[in-house]
Amino acid sequence: MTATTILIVDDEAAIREMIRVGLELAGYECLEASNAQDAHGIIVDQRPDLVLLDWMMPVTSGIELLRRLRRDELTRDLLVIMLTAKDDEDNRVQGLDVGADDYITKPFSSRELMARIKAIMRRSTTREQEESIEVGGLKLDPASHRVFVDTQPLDMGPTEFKLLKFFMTHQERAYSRGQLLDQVWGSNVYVEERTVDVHIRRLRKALQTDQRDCGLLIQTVRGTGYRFSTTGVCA
Amino acid sequence: MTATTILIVDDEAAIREMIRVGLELAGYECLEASNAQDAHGIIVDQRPDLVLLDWMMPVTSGIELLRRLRRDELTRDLLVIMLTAKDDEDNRVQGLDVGADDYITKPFSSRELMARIKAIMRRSTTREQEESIEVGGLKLDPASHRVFVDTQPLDMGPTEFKLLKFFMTHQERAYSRGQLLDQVWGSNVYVEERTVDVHIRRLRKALQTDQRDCGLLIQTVRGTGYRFSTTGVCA
DNA sequence: ACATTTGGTGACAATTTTATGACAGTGCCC
DNA sequence: GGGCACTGTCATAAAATTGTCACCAAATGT
Repeated sequence: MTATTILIVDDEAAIREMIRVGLELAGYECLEASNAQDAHGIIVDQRPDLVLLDWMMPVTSGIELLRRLRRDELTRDLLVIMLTAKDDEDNRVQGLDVGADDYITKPFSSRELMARIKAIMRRSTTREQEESIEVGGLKLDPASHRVFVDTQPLDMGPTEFKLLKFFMTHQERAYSRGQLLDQVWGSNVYVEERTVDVHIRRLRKALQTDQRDCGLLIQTVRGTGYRFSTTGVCA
Repeated sequence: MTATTILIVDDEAAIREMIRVGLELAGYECLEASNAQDAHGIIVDQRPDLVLLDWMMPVTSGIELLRRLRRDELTRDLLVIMLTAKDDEDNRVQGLDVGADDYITKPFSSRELMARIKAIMRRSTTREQEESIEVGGLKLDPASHRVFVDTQPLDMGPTEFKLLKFFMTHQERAYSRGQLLDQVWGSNVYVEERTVDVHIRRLRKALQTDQRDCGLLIQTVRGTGYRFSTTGVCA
């Protein structure tokens, strides 16, 4: 496995330096950018595994960049930890809303930073899965961010896609709504568990074609949650 | 399912109040304490599911209490989220070291608090990982939450599943209806003992396939209860 | 053999848990 | 600004599960 690459985006060189030293000591590969423009270029170009993104930056703010990243198919799944000024609560909330995976309040200890990075990385095991997965006539291609049923392309929202991707990379196993929220939505969001039901429904619906109903692959495990399985339940 | 109970420990009544209102609106059961002494008593006595612990408190500080909790076998696994003043970085780090599960920086939004609580609770209930058990053509897989007879999946209700799981992990031994209620239903519910009979019946029925009748594995021990056994019924 | 106990079953109504359709808020694109 | 695509929440409908009963059958005891 190749080393994890982390992009540090902060307009203060001193801070970048400090972080970089710590991370490299911990065995991470580091990239740096001092503004959102450069950062975006590096992200597209080098495809880091994680981005530490400062909130307050001249020209284009961190939140702007994050929004942009989340909009783009290619960078939608990129892990982002944002760095906020210590009392900037509003931004923090806003950041999580926009889709940061976590945030750290400045100033922070390297120990704390390490803990958060590890936690984030641990959570997203789906990260390396870049080959397309095919199961029972259903094909998901992470690269093009598309799903097919027998060569016929399907249409679904971002959340449904992530949900399906998670299921296809974790087949034959029951997950509670809470676990799905953790894995698909991220553990820092506060949404009702019932919301999962709704997205499951949307996903099931999206998986239906005239030919075949791949929605059946998503099974309800009563009292527990859901499961993606190619094995039908007995008649 | 009984409501989640949260203990709020803060020396400022106003803050406690504010938090309590929010949590109760969200459906949590709340307890309050204004100092570490009281808090400890309540924890031991009422056994809350989670503690929101303010760091700065007169007499005994939050960290002191946390340390004490972590030392004691009974409270070692208690979930603790600490509340820190916004620029109190040292305490934060120290707190995570001592074993807080998470921290929130004051001031925080109720939304953020909710997110953290939910995330923590989810994480904690997720730590079960078990091997699948196989006995005489009957296989129970906790991960996928399914049961097979010779690769053919079976269908049964949650209670039947739990009952079967208990039997398969406690084979060759007779259990009274009372013991089964304790183990499978939980020791603090009151249901008729005869209810066990009905679920045994449902389970036996669910274990029947065209090929084989695994219901026979569940034997009646007259005057005592039931037993799961692979050996044929003795004379 | 008869009276009594204990377990097996099918039926139910109450409860819980899911599925679904509708809606309102947000951000994006034209 | 208006139209669109997505999201998270609700309220409500639809299903599945549950605890009890009443009643039958089998086993036990005398």
